[in-house]
Amino acid sequence: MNTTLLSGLNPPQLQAVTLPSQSALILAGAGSGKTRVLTTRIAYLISTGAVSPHEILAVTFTNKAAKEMITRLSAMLPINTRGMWIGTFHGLCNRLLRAHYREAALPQTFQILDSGDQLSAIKRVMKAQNVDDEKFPPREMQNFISGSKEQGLRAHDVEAFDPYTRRKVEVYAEYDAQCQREGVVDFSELLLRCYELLTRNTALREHYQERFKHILVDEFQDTNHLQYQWLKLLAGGGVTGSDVQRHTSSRQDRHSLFAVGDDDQSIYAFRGANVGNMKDLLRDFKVEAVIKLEQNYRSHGNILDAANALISNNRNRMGKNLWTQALGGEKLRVYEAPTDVEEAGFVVNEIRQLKSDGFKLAEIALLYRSNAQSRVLEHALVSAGLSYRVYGGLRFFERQEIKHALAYLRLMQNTDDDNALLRVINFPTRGIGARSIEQVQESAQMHGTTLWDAAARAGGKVSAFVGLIESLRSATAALPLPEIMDHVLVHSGLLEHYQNEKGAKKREAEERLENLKELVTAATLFVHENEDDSLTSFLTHASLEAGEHQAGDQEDALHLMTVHASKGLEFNAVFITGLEEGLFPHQNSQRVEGGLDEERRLMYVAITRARRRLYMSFAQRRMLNGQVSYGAPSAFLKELPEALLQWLSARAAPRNPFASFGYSSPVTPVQAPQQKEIAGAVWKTGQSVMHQKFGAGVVTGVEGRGNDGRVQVNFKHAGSKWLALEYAKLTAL
DNA sequence: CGCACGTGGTTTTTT
DNA sequence: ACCACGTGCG
Repeated sequence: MNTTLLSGLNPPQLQAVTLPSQSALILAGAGSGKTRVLTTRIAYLISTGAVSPHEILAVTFTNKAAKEMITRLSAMLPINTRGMWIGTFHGLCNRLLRAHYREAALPQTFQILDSGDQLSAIKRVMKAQNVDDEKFPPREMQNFISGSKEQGLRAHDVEAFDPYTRRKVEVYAEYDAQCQREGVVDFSELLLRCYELLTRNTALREHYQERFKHILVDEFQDTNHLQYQWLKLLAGGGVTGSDVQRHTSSRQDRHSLFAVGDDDQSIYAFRGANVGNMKDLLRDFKVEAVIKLEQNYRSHGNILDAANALISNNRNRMGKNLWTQALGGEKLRVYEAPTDVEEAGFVVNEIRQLKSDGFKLAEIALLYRSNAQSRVLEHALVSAGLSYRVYGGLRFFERQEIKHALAYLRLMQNTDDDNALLRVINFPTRGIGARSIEQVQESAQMHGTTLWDAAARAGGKVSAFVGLIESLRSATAALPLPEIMDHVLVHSGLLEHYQNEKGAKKREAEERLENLKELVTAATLFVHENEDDSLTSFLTHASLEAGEHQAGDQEDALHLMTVHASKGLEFNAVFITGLEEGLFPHQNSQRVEGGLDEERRLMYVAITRARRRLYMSFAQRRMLNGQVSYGAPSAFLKELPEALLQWLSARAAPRNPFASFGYSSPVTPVQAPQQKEIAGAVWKTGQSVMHQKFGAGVVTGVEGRGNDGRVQVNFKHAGSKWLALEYAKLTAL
């Protein structure tokens, strides 16, 4: 075998890579070479002849990670990675369902609903069922349905003891029926349908169990319940199943689940990720090999020490301590700004300095807790003439104009797709209004047909639309994908619609036209890169890979993104901004069990992105939701060892750990607090107060006086807050 | 039918 | 402050 494959691995990495066929859990800390271990493991298995490439199943969380793995693998081994099963849970399930669509009771060209499509589908069901969307917000319904599916529960499996839940279950059931009629599946359906297929169909299950001798999973801490069940099923159901005994000869090979993850970087519990899967894995698979990768190759010592100190405040960790051979390096720079705007100004100045120190802009990241925070930063960067890219946000295939174009294609291919029909029946506007559409829907309901059939029965403009779709279909039947795309854009009237846009919407329309052009380019690219260049395949690609807009990738630009989006990335210099109570940790995390711990892990992820230099900043007040809000410095700052920090702002670090640092000590009131005074009161610490929204609390800090001042109140239920006296309605108790 | 204005709600996000 | 959605008017 290729001996250079293993060179340069440290002992635990080597142990993980060369582990004999058995299940294992690799606890891989931030920057410990996780991806490298995973890919090298695959390369090792193949090059030793233990397995052939097609016997490997590798699961990642994002398409990007899957692509990265494939790229690295092709560089390591002279093999064709095309036939390999490397992908996301959803991508792999899709592949399996396409191969066995009949057994899965799906049409051959079934399409995939993204979250937006799913929401509109749910709204339609609710409307048809006369469900009050005040009592049952569609978004909540969506979470209920997706959540149930991710628990492996169909509508009839959900326990409903109250009328409220029963109603939701009814909608769930009808939603699934509607999807089935329309030949579409949502994201969680891909997984559940695949899981059920394998559970039900013994021959199929055994075929794949036999085939996938090695299953490898990345970011295992982010798996949800259903994903873990799916893995268990394919791995042979753990070691408890009786079928295991029947295959004693291949036993060694059958139960090799190689999971890599880091419980400290679990930041997606809010969307169903279950860290508990890590401990379950140890039990279910009788894992003997827990290998910890604790040597960090990324960050300087101080940065790592800070991260370790912070995360040590979390309970229920699997236990792991990152270390590095790198020296301490610089201290972590902390800055307190009066306002969010000045915080952004500080960031700009520092970036200028970094730039003249030889840092590339692309090596610098600006991180924040929530997307809304990027605005102020962007504004400052534009003024300073610094180029940047915002990551995340609206993705290419989720743009309105792209979804419209794709809806035409979907409808051409599957006329049962009511979602697609409703999206474009009157876009561009062709005189089919709400009333006409309602009539079509009623007709469909009455005759028990799809909207398409009902539309075909109708007359006038509606049936003209049916004719349009049919002519699009027949005209493009023999064309290659990019030409189909082009034809549809022209003859659907989409291009014309945007070309005719004038006035205020002109700019926006021009951008949309650009995107539509890019859609044709994307189709061309897709045809070149994929063996299966069918329309179905492209539409699937569009749903499953919403796709980053790739333009301007080579330009030297700053990276702006949420902390969530930064997971897995690294930068020479990192700014963590908006470190204020209520923002980071976020207010809403208080309401959730374990919420603060997840916020802390998020902070841990943020800190460990930095290689050499880390800035952390906060503002005394900032515009939030159109209002000025005051936040105390983040509690996380206090959890970092003082010795590792260098305060850049005028104000020094607190001497007293109990003081709310960064602020002056309470001002002595000039007059005694009065009963029942609303605004303009002078408060002193220790005073019990009542707030309309937050309830009862005690004043713990005062700054300024009269209407210009603000007070810190520790509320019994709502936690500690700074309140501007100008706005806050406080009453003395 | 289509547009203009008003209202409410705002953590994080991949597939 | 901003955006998405819904209602009411021309």
